[in-house]
Amino acid sequence: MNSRMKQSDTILKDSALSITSSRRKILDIFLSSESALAHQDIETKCSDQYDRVTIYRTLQTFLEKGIIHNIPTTDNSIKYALCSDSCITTGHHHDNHVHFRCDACEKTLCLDDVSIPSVKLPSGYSINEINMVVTGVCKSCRK
Amino acid sequence: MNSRMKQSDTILKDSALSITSSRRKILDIFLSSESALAHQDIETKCSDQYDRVTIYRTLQTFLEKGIIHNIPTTDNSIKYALCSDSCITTGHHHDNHVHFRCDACEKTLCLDDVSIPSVKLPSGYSINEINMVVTGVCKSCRK
DNA sequence: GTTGGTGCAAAAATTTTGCAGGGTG
DNA sequence: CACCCTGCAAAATTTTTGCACCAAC
Repeated sequence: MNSRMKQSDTILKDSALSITSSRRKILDIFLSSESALAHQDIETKCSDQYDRVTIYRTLQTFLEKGIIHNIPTTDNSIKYALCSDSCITTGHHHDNHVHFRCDACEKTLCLDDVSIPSVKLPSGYSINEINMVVTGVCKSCRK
Repeated sequence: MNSRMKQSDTILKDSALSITSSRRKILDIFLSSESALAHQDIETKCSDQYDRVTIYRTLQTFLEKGIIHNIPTTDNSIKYALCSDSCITTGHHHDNHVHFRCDACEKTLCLDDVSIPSVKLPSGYSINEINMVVTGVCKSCRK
């Protein structure tokens, strides 16, 4: 990969996606955001530059390619976040880190350094994926 | 509480809610379901006996009273499940059990016996609530 | 009888789908 | 130049809100 390439372009190339203006923009938004984003957030950050439908389709594409993952929420909003590098390259997606939702700033963060503790299920259950979402007050709001 | 009372009536009384036909019905549906239910599921099980709007409002009321809790999902459907007894009486809601979503039958179960392992967050974060959702194949589908 | 819950109607918001035109490789 | 992506239009679905009537206590 050409290291002078934009990071977003590299990611798109690696995922065998054609490089288009909207994909680049949306990817850049994720790259520069430290928190998970809802469809709505992306629309706002695009300053309505792109059609709502395009955003739906782009997020769908990114999900399928494993570029982003979605985070479970208890409200009905789906949040998306960039996958870590390892996650992108493996193709098959496994989030093994904890997600944190701050009740104060309402942001959802990926705590990449906090791995999900193992859990023992009753016999008969096979585990595919584990999600853990912690709510509380984040470091920034605590200050 | 009169022990000959319907269980649903007892729950409603304890939550200081007036007993109405729809509330009773919806509560009975939860009481007799072993898996978490989406709004849509409830509508179906009501055989369209009640207005869609009533179901929205009833679920909202139950949530506020702590009779049911909602379970995080990665799709946009919100799932609801009955709270355990302790949960109802305390008022303030804490789910400390794991939820399991089966990829085969697509049901979401409360694994009441599996408590969520503790997790250590970086300093500066305070924890309010923890949700853990495991996906895989459940006991019944495994057979 | 008063209060609060339900049903109906309608609006608002979200998500999906089809198709023609335009950009990417 | 062939194919895929985007934008626009429209439909379908989900959720919210207002109001008059009816049931619960």
